[in-house]
Order: sequence, then C-alpha cells, then structure tokens
Amino acid sequence: MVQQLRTHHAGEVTESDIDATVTVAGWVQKRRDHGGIAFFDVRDGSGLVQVVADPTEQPVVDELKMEYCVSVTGVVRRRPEGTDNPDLATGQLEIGAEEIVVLSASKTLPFMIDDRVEIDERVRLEHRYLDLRRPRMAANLRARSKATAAIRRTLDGMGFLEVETPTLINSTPEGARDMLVPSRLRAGEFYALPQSPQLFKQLLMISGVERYFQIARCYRDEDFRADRQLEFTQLDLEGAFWGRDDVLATIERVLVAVTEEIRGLKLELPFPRLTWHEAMNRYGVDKPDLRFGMEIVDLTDHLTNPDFGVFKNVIESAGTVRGIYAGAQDWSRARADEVTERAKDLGAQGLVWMVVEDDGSLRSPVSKFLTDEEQKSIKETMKGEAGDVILIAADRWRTTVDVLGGLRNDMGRPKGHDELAFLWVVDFPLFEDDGEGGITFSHHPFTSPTSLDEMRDNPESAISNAYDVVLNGVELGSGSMRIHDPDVQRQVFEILGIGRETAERRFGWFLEALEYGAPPHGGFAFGVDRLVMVLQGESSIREVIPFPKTQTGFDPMTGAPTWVDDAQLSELGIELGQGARDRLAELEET
RNA sequence: GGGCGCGUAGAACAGUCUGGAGUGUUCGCCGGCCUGUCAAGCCGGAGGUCGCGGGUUCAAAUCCCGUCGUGCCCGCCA
Repeated sequence: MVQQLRTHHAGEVTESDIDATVTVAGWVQKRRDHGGIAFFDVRDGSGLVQVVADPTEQPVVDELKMEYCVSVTGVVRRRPEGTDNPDLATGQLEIGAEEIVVLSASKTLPFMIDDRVEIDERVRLEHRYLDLRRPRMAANLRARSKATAAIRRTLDGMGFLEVETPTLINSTPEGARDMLVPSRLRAGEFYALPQSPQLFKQLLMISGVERYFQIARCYRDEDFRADRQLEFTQLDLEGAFWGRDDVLATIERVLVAVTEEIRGLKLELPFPRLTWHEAMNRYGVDKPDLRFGMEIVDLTDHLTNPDFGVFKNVIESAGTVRGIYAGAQDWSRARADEVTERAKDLGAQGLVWMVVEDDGSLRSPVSKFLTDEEQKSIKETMKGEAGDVILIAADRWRTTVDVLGGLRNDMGRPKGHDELAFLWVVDFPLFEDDGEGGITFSHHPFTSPTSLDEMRDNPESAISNAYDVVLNGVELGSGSMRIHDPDVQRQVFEILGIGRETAERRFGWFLEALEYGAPPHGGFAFGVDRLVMVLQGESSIREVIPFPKTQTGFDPMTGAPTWVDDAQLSELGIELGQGARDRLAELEET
C-alpha cells in the first residue's frame, strides 16, 4: 500500500537509500518498454530517477505516457554492472517498482519536455506551465528565487527595511510612457503603475527610514526588446546620510551575494570603475562588455593630410576618425556590405574597412587616398597582423563612437557566460547629445548635479552624481545621489524647462516634503530579471520571467489584454475611440 | 513609427531561389514485437486550410501585393 505520495525527491535518491523502500512522485519523463522489462524516469523539480518495472507484474506500466503524474513506491538498488548513466545524478541507482499509482493522466503534449528541442516561443507561452517543467526553465525559476532570497538576506543583515510602496500612483508624463489604470470612484481620472518607486523611496528617507529596499514590480509602456518587458522587477534601494561610495559598496555586496548563491563564484571587490567618458571613448557604449578588447582607437592624428574627402572633411569640421581592430575575419564582399549596413543602422554615413595583407599593405576601398606613412601609422596604431580587419568610422565624436561601439559588440561579444565582468560607470554627464544638435537631460529630474552653476552655465560638461552597474555589457541598473534641498530641486526643474507652475502642480507635494528637514540621500535600482538572465546565460529576459508577454504585449495563454464590456467601461466613464472600435469590429468578423 | 528574418502534420525542419498531384526527414501519437534501456530498437499506421486574403498563371507551398502572428534590431526606454 502507498502510505504517502512521496518520501524522497527523485533527484535526491542517493546510495545511502540502497535497499530502502522509497516513494517518489513526479512526472513520467519517458518510458522505454522492452517487453519483459520496462524503464521509465520519474522527474520532479529536483531531477530524475529511473524506475524499473516488469509489465506482467505491473500492467499499469503500459498506460504510462509522457508527463503522466505518478507516485512510485519501490526498493532503491544499484544498477547492474555496465548500465550506469553517467549523465544523471542518480545514474548509478534505480528503483524497482512495487507499486505505481497514476495520480493524473496527461493528454498528448503540444511539445516535449526536453531542453534539447527548440520550440517556437509562441507555442511555449501558450502552454507555459509545461514549458516551465523543462529543466532549464525550472533551473531559471530556482535561480531567481535564490537571487531574491540572497538580496533579502544581505540587506536584512545590513539593517535595511523592506517597505512596500503603492503601485497605483499618479502619472508623470516625463520619461517613459506610463501604464494607466482608470479610476471608478473618480471616473475620468487615472492612476499610473509606477515606472519605479522613485519619489516614494525618497519620501521614506524624509520619513526617517534610513535604509530602505524593495523588490519592486515596475512598469513602462514602451516597445519590447529581448531585455525589456512591460513589467519587470527591480531591487530598489535608498539610504540617507551616506554618499556615492556607500551606495556602490552596498550594491556590490548584494551582487556578490547573488552571484555566489547562483554561480558559486566569489567576485573580486571592488568592481572596476570607468567614467562615462572613458567608457564611451574606449568602448563606444555606456554599458561596455569588458570580457573582450577590441577597444576604439583614435586615428585622427595619424591622418596628417588625407586625400580621402570624407576623412578630410570630418577632420576639418572638428570631427574624429576612429577605428576598431576586429581581428581575423572572414571578410567577403557580402560580409563587408553587411557590416556597412549595420554601421548605417547605427547612424554612420558609411564605414571604411581595411584588411591587412600578407606584405603588410592595407587592402581597402580608400587605400589609394592614403599615403604610405598614413597606412603604416594606422596599421601600427591598430597593431594589425596579416589577415586582420580594421573598421574605421569618421564623423562627429558621438556618432563615431556609437557606430564603432555597436560594431564592437556585434563582432566581439563572447557567446558563453562563464566569465562575469561587472563594472561601474560613473560621472555621467547631466545632459546628453540628442543627435540633432541639441542636448537632453539624461536622468530623472531628482538626480543631484555636482554643481548647479555648471548645470546652468556649461550644460555640455556638467557632471551628475549618477552611476550605472553593468554586467557583461548589460545595463543592470542605475542610481544617483538625489537632490535634498527644495530650492535646488526647484531650480533644476526650471533649468529642465519644467516651469514653476507645472512643477508645483505635479510635484508640489514632493517639494513640500523636502521642506521638512530632508536628509542627504541617494540610492540605486537594478533589474532582477536582467541579473538572473545574465547569470543563467540566457539571452532574453523572458527566459527568467515565469509568464512573460510577446512583443505586442500579448499573453498567448490567457489572451490578455482583452476587450471589456461596455458596462465596465461606462462605470469608468470611458468610451472606445474610433480606432479601437474599428479594430474590435474587425476582430468580431473573423 | 521603421528595417530585416520566420510562419509547411501535435513539435523541429527540408522543399520556395529556378511554379508542375501535399513530396519528404526526425520526434511525438496509434497498433504490434521485444528482458537492461536511458533522445532504446524493429515492423505497420494515422495525421496537412503549406498563417490568412487577393493577384499573376493552363497550373502557386513556391512569383507579386496586402494582412495577421512571431522574433531580432533602429527609433523609443527621463
């Protein structure tokens, strides 16, 4: 008789259980029926164990199909000589079945529960509950849980308070598009879902919560990417009476704890730091992947008097000519065109490529415009060997480094994830080139400028008290020291073009809070999804989110989002516009 | 908003460039055989609106236009 559904987890049956009667419960991974003897694997969250049964004594074995939910009682024994499975943690053991109970049958599966098969993501999402049974996805879920546990353990040990902030808040049109929620009790008005708990955590500083954190769901209604969903999870933290280095040290401790928990690796501290300008000059991005070189090299000074019109014009108009050394490449005409297309995608007018020939000369569409000295100088500066490819862009500084940084990432980023390169990017400019000759503020308006005068008088060179943490070229998150002086905050709003009245209307409540002895404070937030994604070697955030949405914000399993009744809408004082009605009518036809 | 790729049986694909009967492979599914397999093996079978709509053609999975879905990228993401 089965006394209980389970005494052991399948993956945790060990040699010490030999001769013991155990009960495992889980799903039938695969039946291998030889007639007189049959095998099947029972899989649960911990792994697999093989069960052996005699179909004549256990006729129920014939019923077992993939993903039947079963409980199996039997005696653990060592497998016969030569039948071990070295790929399995329990590969030296098996369970001789004495009783097999089908707890629940399974329909024929839409796809096999097997990491080795690549299945269309839409199909996976339609049956996400099955997809999550796959070992890889189960491991991702576990890693994520370990990550949040390590975060809580670390911060709790440092005296942080976990505080929940509201998710129905007011909309602020700056920044990303808000997800809106209509109010019934105040029909016509809307809440917004938070893009971050920014102002609430700053209020908590004023409230005397000196160390705050929250594992917070955040929402941004912008287009999707492999690393962007409408909703995502951030570790959000803030502290008072501390400075930038305290924030960085705290985040480092958290990331060290998570990495050790998930990967069993002890990271070296402190993480390297680059200023934003260094990062842009050397890697062309503000989130460099430091696992490989291919740094950007300035070639402007090596082109003393180029005949090539593009270089000449760029140099004369105070632009810059820079290159990356792409190493040995299979450099066909088609490949050159492809890379050039990509460079244009990244904003370049064009791209110059050069291949170092065996005799040391440079083969390039523009080599005839360059003097021997210039070619030699380029080759030596780029340290090019025969067969290597050098890519050169010439434009305004920002465009040049953007293009080369993008190409560097495309061509150089390692595939694996064994190596982990964390780094800090610090000293961000307060304003960024908007690519159209103007500048835009590069942070939220609560970021403290290092100098208000500088911000007003020399915006191009003004530095903010902001910092990012980057892992393997993925921006995990960012933080800053905040403004705690209400007058400074008012002036910053004004410099940013948010007029006094607008500022009072939208943020008056917050400005008032700053009037009551607000302490100096600052903090940070990083994306838990992105961190777990990189640590697990996944290239999409969706692999570490249990129930993600497709690129159009659709959940193929539940069908969300859905149309709602007119009655529901009318309670909210909402009517569908013409565009939405047309779409609905179209859908009803089909 | 834009660019590129993909859509063929329950799943993964080939076939599309160069039009000629829904042709094919692997897995799964159904039936049978099989006592040491482990992505078991062998034999047999079922399973298709070639995403959808339109066009060209004697003839369209294949060419053209549109559309939907899906992925990557650019814009966007203070």
